[in-house]
Amino acid sequence: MLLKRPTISDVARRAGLSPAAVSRWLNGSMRLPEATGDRIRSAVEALGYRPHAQARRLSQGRSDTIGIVLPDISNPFFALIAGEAERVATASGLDLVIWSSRNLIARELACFDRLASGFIDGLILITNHEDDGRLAAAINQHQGRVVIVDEDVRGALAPRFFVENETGGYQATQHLIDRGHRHILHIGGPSGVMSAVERGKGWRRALAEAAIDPPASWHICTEYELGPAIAAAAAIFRLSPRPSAVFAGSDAIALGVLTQARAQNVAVPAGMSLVGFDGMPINDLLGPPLTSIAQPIDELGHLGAEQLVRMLGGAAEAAAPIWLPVALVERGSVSVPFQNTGSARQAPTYRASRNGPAVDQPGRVT
Amino acid sequence: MLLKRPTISDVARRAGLSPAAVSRWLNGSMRLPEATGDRIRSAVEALGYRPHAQARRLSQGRSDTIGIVLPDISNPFFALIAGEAERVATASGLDLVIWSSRNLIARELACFDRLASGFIDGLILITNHEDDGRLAAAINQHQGRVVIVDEDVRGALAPRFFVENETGGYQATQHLIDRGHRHILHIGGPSGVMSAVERGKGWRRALAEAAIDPPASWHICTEYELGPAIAAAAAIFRLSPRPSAVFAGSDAIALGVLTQARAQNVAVPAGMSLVGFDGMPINDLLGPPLTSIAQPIDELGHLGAEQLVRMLGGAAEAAAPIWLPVALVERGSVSVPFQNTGSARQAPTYRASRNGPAVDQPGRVT
DNA sequence: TCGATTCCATAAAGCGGTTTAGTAAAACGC
DNA sequence: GCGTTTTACTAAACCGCTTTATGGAATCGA
Repeated sequence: MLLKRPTISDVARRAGLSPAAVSRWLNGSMRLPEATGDRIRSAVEALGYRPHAQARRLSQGRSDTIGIVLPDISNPFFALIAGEAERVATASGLDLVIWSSRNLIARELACFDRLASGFIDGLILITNHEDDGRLAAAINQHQGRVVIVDEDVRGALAPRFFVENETGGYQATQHLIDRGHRHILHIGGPSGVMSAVERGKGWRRALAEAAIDPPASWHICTEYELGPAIAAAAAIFRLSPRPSAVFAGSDAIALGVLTQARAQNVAVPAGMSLVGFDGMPINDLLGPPLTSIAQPIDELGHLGAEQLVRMLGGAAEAAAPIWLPVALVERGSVSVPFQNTGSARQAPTYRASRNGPAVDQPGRVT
Repeated sequence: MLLKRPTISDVARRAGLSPAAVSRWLNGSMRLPEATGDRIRSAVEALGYRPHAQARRLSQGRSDTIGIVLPDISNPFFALIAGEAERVATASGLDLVIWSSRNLIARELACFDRLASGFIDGLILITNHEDDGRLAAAINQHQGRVVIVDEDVRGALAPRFFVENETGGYQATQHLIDRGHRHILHIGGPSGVMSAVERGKGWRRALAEAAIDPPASWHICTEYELGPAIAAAAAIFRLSPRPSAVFAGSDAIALGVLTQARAQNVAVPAGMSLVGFDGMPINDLLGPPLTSIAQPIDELGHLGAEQLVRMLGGAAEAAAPIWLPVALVERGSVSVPFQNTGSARQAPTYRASRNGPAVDQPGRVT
């Protein structure tokens, strides 16, 4: 095993040529007579020669590889983005490598090292926490090779792709208000991160328009991930009176609320309405199916990767951030308030959504 | 931008030394007087020098990086494995890079190229389709640097980590039989892959013990992924009589069945019982919560990565495959057969599982 | 004080390709 | 048949770092 792999010199020797000739012919930068080409071809074949990617990269000065860092690859939201980014990369002849940062800034910075060290040519950054300035500095040191997706890094100069967080927060809350809710709690992402702030603003704006002034206890900050969300959601059920509706800042947080609701014997939506944010495909199959603000998740990965590829090709950076639209997808986790009906509504049966088969039409987009 | 990055020679020049000295000192293979070391340190600092990863790899012949290929990173099952593998790699001072193969053998083989070309030192392989021999050949060409996880590759000589698929299939089916089911359909993975075959064997064995001889129409083969599963599951609802229970070969397939059940107005479990395979965390929050055979998903990633790290450290390969245990986790998708009760059972309310708060005790393991 | 160590370092040869500059020979033009 | 172009290739430098072999200076031991 680990027999020495053949080098281009071995091929050249066997074909009775110089390594340079072989290299140039293989890369299409030199034409050779049919017969000579055949000699190279059969030497390559016979030896099982494959060019050594590292060596080629070293001499060419690029790696034809881009990277993506994201908080947690086992979170389907990020995994979907990564999957789409990889599709784009492959289509452009690039490799994509994926790293999980676990939201640790050190692990994010390590990815910039890989950029600096030529391991990758460009980086798609998805961060999920407040920056202390180190991230922004790293990004700005690598202008033209970094794209930011989903979450902002203050002070960073790079193309950015976000969704309309504020609008989404507004829509979610408005939807609940429309159904008669007044006591609408918001449990969102970390207090310092842009998306959480914006979604919170939307929530607040909708409430304000309905002349509702939420006390501090109506706004809970947690992480976007399930684990912390479960813990944080417990607070909701200690409130008295309990809110009739909850707007969760992510679907993962909504799952945390759902988990606690079950633990506390509170039916959703009969005893409490719930709206999430993300529009994960699985929402349709939850119990109850989760009404949520749908983001164009694929699009985030697609546009981010595409932009990076363009930049590596020499294109100028886009100046302003791109804001992608969101849409409320109604499923089964919202009803009129418990108090207003005077009795618990019947639990859903899950025989079929009221919108017909979920196969073709999962949820209703409004 | 893209200012020429400083090389080790730049550092050496600035520190008044030779590149060799700087290299050796930085790598700890040479001691130098305090003062000289300081000169290097400050030169590195001043220039912002980072060693060029490609170059180092080329000259060292190793990359301190391992890779994992898996069918689809946006499938949470694989993402969980990858997440755990990365944890192990990091703890061992290695980098992990993740690739999605989309189940394309060409993309899997590309990863062996990266192995051959020194981009990575070792590879964790998760494949999901039948091999035509190319994969096995590639693996055997790289003995000592490949670990196989979750799914076998026939003829491959490498450490392998599987779960007890046959036992799981048996347990799932036995559970349904215990509840009074006789007409138990199995919709599993591709006909050629080991895990699907084994799970099917377990299903067949349990049926045989109950003196049930399933006709061909009771066994449907599809992919492990949601998309194909939804399409394949449609066939279940065209059967007459319709099976009273379904054992799905993966949770993703179970979701496909669930999706079709809703589309067809069939309540689960009232009108049809359902058992999955994987034990995904989300099962608890589905409607209905999905009873499933739980695999030690993390463990697969953990053991696989650990074994690879050991091998790269020079340890001998393990000879025999390791089979990890599985366990039935009861949730809410199984009831007695519709026909036997004479009436549809009441749909679950999701106020709380009958096993107490899901927060601490999700599902019941038997 | 002289040889042997020890300390501090360097030159140079890789690693496996790519690329630039150049050349010998054949073909061409006239 | 002589200059010019084209064809078919090669030598050698280079990408940035590591590593082996080596060597001069300082220190040590006797």
